[in-house]
Amino acid sequence: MTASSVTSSEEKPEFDSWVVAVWHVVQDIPRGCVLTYGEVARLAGSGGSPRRVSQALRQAPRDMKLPWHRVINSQGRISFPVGSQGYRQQKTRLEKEGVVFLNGRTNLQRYGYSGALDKLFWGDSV
DNA sequence: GGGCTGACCTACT
DNA sequence: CAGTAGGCCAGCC
Repeated sequence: MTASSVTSSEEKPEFDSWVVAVWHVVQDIPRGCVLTYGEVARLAGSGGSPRRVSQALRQAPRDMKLPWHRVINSQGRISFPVGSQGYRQQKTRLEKEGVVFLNGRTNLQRYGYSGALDKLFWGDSV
């Protein structure tokens, strides 16, 4: 092991814990809902950036079956190149969960967390 | 040490 | 709505 990993054995609890927090947040996303990278980064805690969320999702093992497809960018669009494997899979999985795509775009106001709350208050008419 | 890249974000033009 | 600019953090050369 390197000296840097022991420099402060009990000072900073933030090693990869932030990445783990990201996984937890993503795992807690209800079915049929989506979350943006920025929101995930915020829910995971400070010290993280949306950019790290993407890397965390990429490094996440498949054993945990992380619902990475419920994470999209702030534009409500899939962050994969259109037509790519990831794009198709994410779109298919989301549609399977009830998320509707309009012109390759989702309604964050509806499928986001706040949107979910609105759904509980207003029903499907929104 | 510097420089570039990446499943990004916000704000402004 | 599209394009640009600045910021963000980790990994690789």
